[in-house]
Amino acid sequence: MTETAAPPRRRNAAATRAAILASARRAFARSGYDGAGVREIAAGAGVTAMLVNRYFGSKEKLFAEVCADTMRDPVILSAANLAAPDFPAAFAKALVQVTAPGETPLDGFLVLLHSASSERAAQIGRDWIGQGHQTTLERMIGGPLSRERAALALSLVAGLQVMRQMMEIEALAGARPADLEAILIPVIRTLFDARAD
Amino acid sequence: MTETAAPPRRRNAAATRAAILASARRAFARSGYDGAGVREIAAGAGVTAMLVNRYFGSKEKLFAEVCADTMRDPVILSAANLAAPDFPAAFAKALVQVTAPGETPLDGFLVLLHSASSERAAQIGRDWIGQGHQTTLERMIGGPLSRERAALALSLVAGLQVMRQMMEIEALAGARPADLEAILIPVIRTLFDARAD
DNA sequence: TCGATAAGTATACAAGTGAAGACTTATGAT
DNA sequence: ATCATAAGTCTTCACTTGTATACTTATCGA
Repeated sequence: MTETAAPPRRRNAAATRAAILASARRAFARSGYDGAGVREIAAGAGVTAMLVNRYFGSKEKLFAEVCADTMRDPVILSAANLAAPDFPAAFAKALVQVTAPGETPLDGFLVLLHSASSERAAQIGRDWIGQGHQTTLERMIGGPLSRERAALALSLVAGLQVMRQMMEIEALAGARPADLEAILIPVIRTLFDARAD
Repeated sequence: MTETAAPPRRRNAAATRAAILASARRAFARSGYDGAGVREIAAGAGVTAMLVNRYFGSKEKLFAEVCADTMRDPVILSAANLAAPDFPAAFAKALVQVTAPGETPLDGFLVLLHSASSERAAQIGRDWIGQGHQTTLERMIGGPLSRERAALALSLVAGLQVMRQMMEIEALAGARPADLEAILIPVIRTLFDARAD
């Protein structure tokens, strides 16, 4: 649980750096920027607090790196999903998967949501969403109000992550994925459908 | 800016208590549980930090009271909306209104979302959602998977609040309410519709 | 084999946190 | 008018936070 109890802990800069980054990612996703302490992050990587600053300069720089790292892979808008014949259905399925509760390989959203109190995190989130997902999704949807539709879809991602992973609402955290998909597929289809009702 | 410079600040327990509660609500909604300091809250009410503890026992108890206070009125599931002939449309409109960005009279969700790092806040949120909104909404929807549908609707509320008020995503924060309603009404209708596709 | 160098640790500090006890002063019933 | 009581403040404490300096020790090329 506390990192592989490697024999006598070999010295290895790259590995240690990666371990700190991974621990920080976990800690930030769990407790947010303010909530996660440098000592806690360090302990999660099996090192001393000072090493964190030696490698990353400061907690804020570490956070920025975690954000950049976490958001490199879009997950929901992966190539496979973008190429899917039935895009809304693929989006809905990815949505259910990505927001699955527990120790899942979580999206960068969680880090942002938990840290959004601090203006720094909010700014990073805005940039990432605006330049990345928002634009791609908007292009996939097309038609009138595609900008708003894309943003609303991302809102749904955020909302599900909040309810399933942060608050762990039983009705969603414990729901059968198939049920959620069954509900969400027509919903997403409606959301992406540009025809006025 | 620093509170109405009332003459010589009359002594009034009830008023002071209310002022602290209001200031705390603002501070928690802005910075979250950990982010808001007792001194900051006290300053916002024009009193000393100690008075906060004298009136509420501790920061945690104050937070609990703010939560209870903020969530007394359901806003989205108000009586007017529950009685509306076209419930999905009413829900969608209320959704757009409640999540409007800026200094709006915000729902308790914001407080929770910003504070969700701390387990205490998450627990309060779970209880409030589970015992309040979730049940009411579930009953309004009815049919199969109404439980999941209700939770998904609340997820949408949370997501919109996150994107419009916390992250202030331009595509949503700056969107025309009418446009959002136009998109959301059919979406909510689909979400509440129990017919299998 | 042997140090130069990088990897990692220990100790400490300044700032900020929530909270406690002792203090002062306005208020209002007598 | 007076004084018990509640309203409010001052000072302080114990603790945690992020960070800096100085120290120890493993590693690896010569």
